[in-house]
Amino acid sequence: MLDPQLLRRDSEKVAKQLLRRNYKFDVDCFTELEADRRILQGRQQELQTERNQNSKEIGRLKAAGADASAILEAVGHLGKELDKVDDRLSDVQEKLGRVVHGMPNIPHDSVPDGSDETQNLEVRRWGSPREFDFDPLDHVAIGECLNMMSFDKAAKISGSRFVVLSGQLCRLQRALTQFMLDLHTQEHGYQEVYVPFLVSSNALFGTGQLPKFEEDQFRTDSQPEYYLIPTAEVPVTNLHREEIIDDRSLPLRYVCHTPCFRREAGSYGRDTRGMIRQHQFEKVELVNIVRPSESWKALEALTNHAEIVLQRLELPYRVITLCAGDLGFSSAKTYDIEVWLPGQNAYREISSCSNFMDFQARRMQCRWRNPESRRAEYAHTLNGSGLAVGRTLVAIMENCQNADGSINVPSALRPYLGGVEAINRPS
RNA sequence: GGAGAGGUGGCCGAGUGGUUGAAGGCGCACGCCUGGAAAGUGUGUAUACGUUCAUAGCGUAUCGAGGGUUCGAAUCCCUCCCUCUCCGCCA
Repeated sequence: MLDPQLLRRDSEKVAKQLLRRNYKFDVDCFTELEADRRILQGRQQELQTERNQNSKEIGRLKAAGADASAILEAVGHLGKELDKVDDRLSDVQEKLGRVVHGMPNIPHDSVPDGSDETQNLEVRRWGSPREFDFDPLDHVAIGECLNMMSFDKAAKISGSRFVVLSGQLCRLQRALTQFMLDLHTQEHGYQEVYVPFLVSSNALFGTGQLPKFEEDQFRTDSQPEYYLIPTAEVPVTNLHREEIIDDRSLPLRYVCHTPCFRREAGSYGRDTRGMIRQHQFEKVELVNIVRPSESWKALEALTNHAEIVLQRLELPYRVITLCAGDLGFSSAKTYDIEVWLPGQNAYREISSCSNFMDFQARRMQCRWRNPESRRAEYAHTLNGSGLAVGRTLVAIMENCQNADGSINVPSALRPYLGGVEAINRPS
């Protein structure tokens, strides 16, 4: 959510900035609603003042044992008029809420122009794609040859966009998770947390998935209703909703492993083959809550923490800055990390690191006590995948494959697999 | 699932219809005291919106959420949510 003050004072400037991400902010409609709100609220307050004064007078008279019937009668008509004004005001406020809650974050000045993913900007590359002396397979072929990956079995149980893994491939995925958690907790100073996978709509509103992206979520029909988390970002960032955080405990840095559930509505034709785009996948997520003055530095550090996972696994990748048009709803700036996938002959997203500034914090009322101003101010929130475990598994399978269909285990991972150096088809 | 208790400011905790935005305490900030610190002591200490040059003053709203009764609700009534205790069940 954007600062309402900013929206009122600088609406034209905001509209211009939002246009960069293809969002049309209807300034006229907004200013009109704001004008209505102001008038109605003024009228409401007048009436309330009148009522309060009269009520106090009645109290005084009754306490003194005097007759208050005259004032009682005089104040009687106020109620109905107040009701009318209340109704009109809440109607206007609801409309304003819909506008404001549906507005995306403003792209940071350092975010390049561009309307879609083709105009994202490459920042740096690490490693170089391996030269194969055979035709590399994609992870689906490798997994099926190993007899450890089945989309047919998953389809029988659940339908499309699910996978069943077995044997050493499961262990590899588990090892990856463990490796990432250990790296971030032991070397990068993150605190591990375990959180609910079912959350309330409030939590999703806080991080910005609701109300706009309802159709991307899985929702239970229980009472109360829950949503399956699309990312650990939701429960972890909301850990501090409606709090005023002590300055001394900042910055907060959490790492959390969860499954993630996504409807993938609107991506029917995309990545239908393989594990790239599933309804359920594992992810290790990094979340920062920081002082506003530190969030840009924190974004660079967070991105670097995610990159180190790939470096340790010796997987080539590149980092790109999303252009304004490709930015997520809540984000002011996002770096995507893309890993090289020989099976697709392309770099594919494996992590997305964003600075949301105070956008999420305002939605969830997450503040910190600024010792300088002594006031409660909105904190800045950030998050990034560190990494998407399923896609990392895919990357290892495709990058570390051998001509005989086996997979070499990256040395950083071997301690987590009991020293196993390669995964072979069981005889 | 059954029975009971409760949700009040950064925290704890008073308050059952009328100057209560809310006593008291803790914490925090600033001052005094001190060689320095602790203790002591004084003052201050929510958020949003409106008005405004103003983070000054004033007004309005907010005591889990929503609705109702009333001239007036933290206080009474209804619905929902949440927390705790006991019993049952269960990994």
